[in-house]
Formats: sequence, structure tokens, C-alpha cells
Amino acid sequence: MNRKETPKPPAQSLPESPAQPATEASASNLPKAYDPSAIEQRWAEYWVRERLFDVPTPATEPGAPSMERSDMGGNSKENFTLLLPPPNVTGRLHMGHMLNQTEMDILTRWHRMRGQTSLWVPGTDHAGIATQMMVERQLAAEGTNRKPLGREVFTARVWEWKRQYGSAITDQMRRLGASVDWSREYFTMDDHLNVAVKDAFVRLYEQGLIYRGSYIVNWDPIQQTAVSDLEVTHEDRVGKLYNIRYPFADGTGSIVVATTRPETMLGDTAVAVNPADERYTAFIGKVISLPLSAVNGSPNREIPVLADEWAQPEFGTGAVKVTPAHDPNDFAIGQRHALPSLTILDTTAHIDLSGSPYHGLDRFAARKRIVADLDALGLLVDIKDHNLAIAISQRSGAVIEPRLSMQWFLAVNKAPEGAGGFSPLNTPAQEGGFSPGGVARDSIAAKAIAAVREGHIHFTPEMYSKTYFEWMSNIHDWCISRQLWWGHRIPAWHCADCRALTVARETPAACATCGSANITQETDVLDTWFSSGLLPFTVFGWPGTASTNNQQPATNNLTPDLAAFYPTSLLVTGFDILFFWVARMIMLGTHFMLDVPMPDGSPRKLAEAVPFKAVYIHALVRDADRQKMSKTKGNVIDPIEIIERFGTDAVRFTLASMASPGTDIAFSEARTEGNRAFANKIWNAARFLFMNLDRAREAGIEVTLPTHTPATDPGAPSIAVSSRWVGSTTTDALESRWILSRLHAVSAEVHRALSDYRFDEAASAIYQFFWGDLCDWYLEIVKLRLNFEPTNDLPFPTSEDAEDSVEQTRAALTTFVHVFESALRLLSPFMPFLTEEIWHALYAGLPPAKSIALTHYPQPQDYACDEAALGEMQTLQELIATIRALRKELAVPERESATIRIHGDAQILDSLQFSQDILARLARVSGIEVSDDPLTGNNARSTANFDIAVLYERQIDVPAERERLTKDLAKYEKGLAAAERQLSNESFMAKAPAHIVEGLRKQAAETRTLHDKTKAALDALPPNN
RNA sequence: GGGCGGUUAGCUCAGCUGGUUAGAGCGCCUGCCUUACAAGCAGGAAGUCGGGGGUUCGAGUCCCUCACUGCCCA
Repeated sequence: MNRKETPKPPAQSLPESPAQPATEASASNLPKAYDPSAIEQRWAEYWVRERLFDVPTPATEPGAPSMERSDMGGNSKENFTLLLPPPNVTGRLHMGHMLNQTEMDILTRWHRMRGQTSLWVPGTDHAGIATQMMVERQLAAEGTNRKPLGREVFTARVWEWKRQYGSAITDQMRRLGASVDWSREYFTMDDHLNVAVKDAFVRLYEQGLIYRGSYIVNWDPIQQTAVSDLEVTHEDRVGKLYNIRYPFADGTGSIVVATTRPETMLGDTAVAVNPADERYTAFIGKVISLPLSAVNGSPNREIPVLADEWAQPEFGTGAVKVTPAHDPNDFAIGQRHALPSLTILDTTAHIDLSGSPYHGLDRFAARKRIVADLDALGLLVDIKDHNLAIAISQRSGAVIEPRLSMQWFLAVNKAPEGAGGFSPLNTPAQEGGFSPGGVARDSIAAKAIAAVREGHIHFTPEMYSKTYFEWMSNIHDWCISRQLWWGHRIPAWHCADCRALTVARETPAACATCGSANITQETDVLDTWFSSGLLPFTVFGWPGTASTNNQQPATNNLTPDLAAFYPTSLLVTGFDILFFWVARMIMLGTHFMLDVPMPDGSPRKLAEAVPFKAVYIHALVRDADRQKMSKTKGNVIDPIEIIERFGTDAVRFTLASMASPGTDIAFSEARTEGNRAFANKIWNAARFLFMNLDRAREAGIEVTLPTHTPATDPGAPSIAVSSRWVGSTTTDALESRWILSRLHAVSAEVHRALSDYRFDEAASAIYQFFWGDLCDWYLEIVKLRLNFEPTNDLPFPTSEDAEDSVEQTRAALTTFVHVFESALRLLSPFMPFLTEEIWHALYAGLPPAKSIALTHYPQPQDYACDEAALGEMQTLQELIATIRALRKELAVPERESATIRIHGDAQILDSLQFSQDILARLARVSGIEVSDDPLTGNNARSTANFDIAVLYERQIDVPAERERLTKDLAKYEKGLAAAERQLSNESFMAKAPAHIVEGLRKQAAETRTLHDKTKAALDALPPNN
């Protein structure tokens, strides 16, 4: 490899010269405690600068062998592709992002290391309202607003804002170590994406799936735009229910209506009662003189009483006022009865009724005045407290004002039309309204439902598919227009002469209907989610017709990138955008991509038209008290601040280890601290390794570092070549055979866990292995084998002994360094910074690959599994633990050695013979006596396999010992009783599977032994004091 | 109102298709500065698996029911 491309030597650990021998990784210049801040920035920059994770567009035709280059690491042929859910360009990194990106990064790094072409595409979203708000806030501070600036100047300001601040969140991402392909970074307002959005819009329009019409929409009076149903939240509040008397025009009486919004009475065009409500049947058809409705001194308007099922007899008085222009339900009633719609509120929710005394009043001020005036007229019957759900705009917090206005809709339940043909308003469905006729076959929604139902997209956790179906089958047409200036402007032009619409990809010169040049472009922009819903194929160049340099020419819209990377493998996201984004990507992806042929030219099936094959929905990150983080509560945890305190790796590891599907994460600083300790543990294990490599070098012992065969493809992982130590033989030391077997097991476990998105299980398996197995046991034992002054330890050294000792040290150190390097690779996707640092230090500036992230991920088949070694080691561990516990109980001073006496079967005694040195070191055993008889004394303990005694004069704490033994005895008695009950149960013996019965028998026998031994020990105990 | 979750050690959470005596991290108690690591080492205590009922040879796991709690939709 090109040495110039190796990173600048880490300040902490790498020697200045990159040309040091491999074994010169040195412990002397590594600080005792791991300091993440000293290394993270450097590696984050290195990964980006060296473009390590860029994936070029495949040069060959799709499906060619270059994409299936590797046979290592199991089933690694398929590409692994995923899209980063684009954060808002206005955003700042929060814990949700960090969890999301940690999970994606772990998976991407894992797949990459397994040899798959792994492409993770980053980008940011232009976030219509949010971004417009940022700039409007700036303008407000300057004492102006967007109106006097005009649209062009304003959008230029937004672009300027984006240029200045738009990379804040991606800069933060770099800090997380996200292994994305930065060369493919996009912004949803990029030119080529704009081309794609326009193209998609025009196609949908031509298919008759986009229509324009006047419907009730959720109107945000602060932003002065329509927002979709999804952008509205409902809050339960205590409001008032006003009962108002409406007198009949003929003076024969009155009817009392109930309403929560009296100010809208100015726009009433009817009163509705239920046809079955006998109280009112006589009134149907009567005419009301609507109070307060007079304008310019004219008489009050007259409105009818009509019958409609929607009026519920049990609600209020059973009679409801109907305001079609300001209530979705009333609008529906208006449609049914052909009522006029009277808009009495302007876009800022002020009364707009010239000549009325209420004209110009804000809706809430108008309410007060109207209620007071009604009261004065004696028409206010009463006011009651009433629980109601208030619709709030998610963005601005404004109370939504349902408003009748001209909007653009995407018909989701309608089959597309063959070609062209705008069918105006033939689907009078609307958001918040009623979608007639269910879901049409071939409709956008139908395909999206089928994609999941037929298993082409799989949700994890599974239950989210239920939520998805529930929503999809009740879906309304999607209001896609927004009255904003920032966003993809709708490619439609209005003709001032013939009023026809011209919808086109390129700005037309004249009206398509009458040829008039007197045309103006639609001022509305598209809902941000419309453009982000297209991303899974537009980021890969669809439709392939534009001439910008990012674009690839394509026939039938199949660009080389689409051929190579579509469908993407996975989407990782939170459930909060399941409908906003996930469902819409599925709808738009299946709709558009079904028209794009497969690379071999065959028609694309639904299975290959989906935008992704799997969706992993992750949890919400809450605070330590399980409270949802919110700015108003002030409990927001800033990931950057946490990272600065604990290090990125520790935070990543914490999130991963708490990420079990289905449950929210209560972010715990204590656990983060624990994982920082884990990082430190690894750091120190590395120091220990380096120290011994130093010593070996000084002693002239040559140790071969793990080699990696360089990858032939750029971006492909190197393969660790480990033949010497992988095939461990029975002549190798126990701890070697054991630790390799553990590596075998943990590799398998991590593979399984990550395949199931069980980040928690994968993290815990690695943690357990690295700390529990490697550090606590293997490393302690290997200390025995590392003998750099061979002759000193032996009473009568011979040259042969010396050679043996050197060989033993070399073998041990070689295994150690290989095991450790494997463990680093295993951990790397979870803790990329720490492992990168240590790995480079190990190779002393001459690493066999540019990054540990480009090496091979440990696979079970890389490590020999030695069942005998596992069993032997387990017994040894049990022996040591028992001796340690006994010593503690006998209060043997920590540093003092003691003789033990053991009673056990031949196998145990046999293995003991080879493990004397281990016992000596790990349990401070100075001598071993074998006893033919069982041991039950004060200083003895029993397990199912052996009895052991520590020969030490000091008396034990008799009462404490009695308590312990009594407790144990009770436990054994209980267990024994349970086991015997089972074993004497005929139906159990008849029906339970053999291995269960066998297991229980064995267990019962062991418990019996323990019980008897414990009983004996208890009996042997002298009386208290 | 409709739907979907959750309730396991002091805290935060695992526990796969029902199967041997329910696990982890943190915290807690005790003893150790054993030259990789005190962000450490060793030992230890701690759970009637929300209540009740049922199915089963066998239930933390399946079913019913109640309680509490969270979320989504209206």
C-alpha cells in the first residue's frame, strides 16, 4: 500500500517514523488511561479524507461478476445498501440520530467487513417549513419579512443560509464515525433531484393521480400554509361547549345548537339535526334567521334546518350548526346537501367579513365578542366545560384552522389512467374527509400494501407491519401542496386567458391548451415528504434524463446505480416517521419502479420494485427517568456533550447494548460510564500486549503479526490469514485452545445477533468475551507463558530448557497477538475509533490495510472449536473460583499462598496436573495434596465434581458459615424435592422428551451430592462460639 | 372511542418456537494500590417474574381476566 496514505501517526501511540518494524508497537508511550478525545477527531478526519467508504458506480454492466467478488465470510455476495434517513438541514444531532446512525454504522461496517459491497448514502432534507422559518426569523430580526423581498430574493437567502449552516449536522455525523459514502452526499433541493421531483409529479399528473381542488385542509395560520394530517397533533384540552339559541325566521320559535366554536357561526349555512331525532323532526325545513350575521345593516342571513345522519342526538342539544368552510365534517354535510361554503376567516385566522362588526378580529377575540353579544341578546343558553381535542400544527404550535382552499392532492386509492387525461375532481376524497370506495386495485396504496403483505418488505419488530396495514388501509388522499416559498415548486402553469393548466417538466413558453403566452407558474411548493419519498430511487439517478454531472444517462430510467443498488437492503428509522416517510417511500417506490425494467431487461416485479427489503424500526431514546426528551421539559441530552465526557465509542456501545427491539431506551449515564471503562480495559489490554511485544523484541524473540491478504478491489476488505494459529492442535496450551474456541463461539453469536438486529446481544457477547474471557482469564494465564528471561526461573537451566522456554513464549505471544487482533476486528463496528487506534499502533505505522474497517470480520470458521478445551477450562475456572471463595472465607491474606487438598475423579486430578502453574498464579496455590476421601471440614467446599480444602489454620466465622450452609441446604432441598416430584411423575416421564428427563436426572444427582456434602459440612461445624 | 405495547434484582434491561436451579450492566456489601487497567482485581448479598384464574407432565414464556403504565389513530 501507499505509505503516504497511512494516517499521521497518532500522537499518543505511534512512533513518528512510519517505517518501524512491526513489533515496535510500544507500551511505553501509551498513557495509562484511554483518552478518546486525543484520537477521535484524527480518525474521523482520516476516514473521510481517505474516502475509505466511497463506493463507485459499478463500471461494468449490472449483474456482472465485479459485484460478487468475494466468497469469504459466508453469504456475502449481495450488496448491502442503505439510505441515511436525511436529517433536516436545520437540524442538530440529537440522541435519536445518534442511535439511528450507530445502528446503521454497525450494520454497514459489519457487512462491509464480511466482504459485501456496502453503500450507505448520506444526505440532508431541505425541510420546507423548518428552513423557511429559520430565515424568516432572521428577517424578523432585521425588521423585515419575506413579502417585501419577493420570492426570488427570499429563496436566495435560504440558499445562503443553507450554504452557511447546512453542514452543521453532517459535521456532527462525521464525529460519530458514520461510515457513509460522502461522495454521494445529496441535498433534497439539488438540481438533479429537482428534475426527478418534477418528473415524478408530471407522471403522476398524467396518470390522473394528482388533482387540484378546493377542499378543507389543515391550515396553519402562523405559517399560512396547508399542512398534512400527519403534521397535526391532537391535544386534549378542557374547552367550552356553548349552547346557542337560533330563532326561526318566521318567529315560531327557535332551535338550540351546541358548538365549541361560536365564532364560526358567521359562516353557518345550515343547522343539522338527526333525521331519527324525534325532538326535531317538526323543525326540518324551517328557516333560521342567523343571529349576528348582518353585514352593513342588512338583515340577518337565513339558513335552513336540515336532516343529516352526522348530527348525533346525544351530543349537546342534538342540533349542530353547519359551517362548511371551516370544519371538515360540516364540509361533508355541505357536500351532501349542496350548501354554499362561506369563508369567514382569512389566512391568518382573522374574521374576514367586510361590513360585519367582527371584521378583522382574531378568531379568539371574535369568540369572546360573539359570546358576549349573544348573551346580551339573550341567545346564549349556557356554557359547559367540555373535553375536546385541539388540533395543533407540529411545526409552529398554532391551533389548526380547518380551511377551505385550493390544494393539490395525490390520489392514493385510485388506479392510474393509461395515458394523460386529467380527470378533474373525480375523486372527491380529501384529507380529513372520507375516502369512498376503499382501496382500488393497482392504486398506489394497494401496491404498497401488497409489497408488505406479500413479504417483499419485512418489518422488524414485526408488529409494525400491523400498524402499517392499519394506516394504509384507512389512508386518505395526500395533500401535497404547501403555501411556502422554500421547496420544490409545483411544475404547473396557469393560463390567464383560458384558465387551463399546463403541467410540464420544462418551463413552457405557452399554454398547452390555447397557446397563450400569458401563463404564470403555480406558486405552491410540494410537501417536503413528497421529494423525500422518492429518494430511494432518485439518489441513484432516476429518471436518468437530466444532463447534470451527477446524472447518469439511462434507457427506460434504469441508471447503472439503480441497476446496482436498487432495491436498497434496509431502512433503519424511528416509528415516528413510519407514515410520513416509510409508507410514502413504499408507495412511490413501488409505483415508479415497477415501470423500470430489471438489469436483464425483464419486467420488474413488485419484489424488486420496493424501495427497501427490510425496515428496522428502532426505539425512542428517553432520559434516565424514561421521560420523553423535550425542549420544554429541558431534559434533552446532547449527544455531543455526552461524547465529550465519555468518548464516542462508549456512547455508541451504550446505545447498541440498550437497543433491543420494541422497547424504548432510557439513556443511562451509568452504563455509558461502564462502557467507557470497557474502552479503557481494552486500551490497557493493548498496553499489556505492546509491553510484551517490546520485551520479546528486546529478547530477540520474533513474533509474527497477523497478516492480511490485500484486497484486489478498492474498498473490499482484506482477509486475515491465520493458518498457523487457527488450526490449533492438542499440543497447544489449554488457554490457547480455549480462547480460540471462545472466539469461534462469540463470532457465531455476533453473527446471529446482528442478523436479527439484536445489537444488544451482539454488544453483550463481545463485552463478555473481551472482558470476561480474554482479559479476566486468558490474559492472566498467558502471563505465565511469557517468560523473557528463561534461564532464571529454572534451578538447573540447560540450553534445551532455554529453547523450550523461548519457543513457549513465542507461541504464546503469537497466539495472544492474533487473538487480540481478532478481538479488535470483532469489536470494530461497535467501537471504530478505539479499535482503529490500537490496530494501527499494533502495526506500528505499517498496517496491512488502510483501516481495520477494511479488514475481514471474524467468522466462526476462522477459529477451531475444541470442545475438550472448553470443558477442561470450565472445570479449571470452577476450581479457581472455589479456592478463591474459600480463601476469602478463611481470611487468607490476599498475597499469601496456601496449600490445597482435593478430592475428585481421575479426570480432574489428571487435568490438574497440567494446570498447577495456573492454579498457583490465579488462586495462589502453593501445593496440592490429593485426598482419597471426601472433604467436609470447616475449610472445605464441595461442588458436584470435586471437594476442595484450603489448608489454613485460621478459624472460619462459624455463625456466618452456618448461615451460608443452611441457606445452601435449603436451596438444595427445595431443588431436590422439585426434581424428585418431577421424576416420580408418571405423565412427566411418559411425555417429556428424553434429553429433558436425562438432564433432570443428572441435575438431581448433582443436587443430591451437594445436599449430602453440605449436610455433612453443617454437621461437622462446631457449635457457635 | 379504536388499535398496539409494557409490567422480571435497588435502577436500566435481556430471557429465542413453553423444558433442567431466571441472567447482564450499573448500584450495594467485604477484602485488595497483585508493575495492563482503582475507569482496576477478587469474593458476596439481592428476584413469591404486576394480581387472579386457566391450558399443560411442565408456564417468566401460551390463553382469559383485573390493575397500573406507555404509545399510535380518531
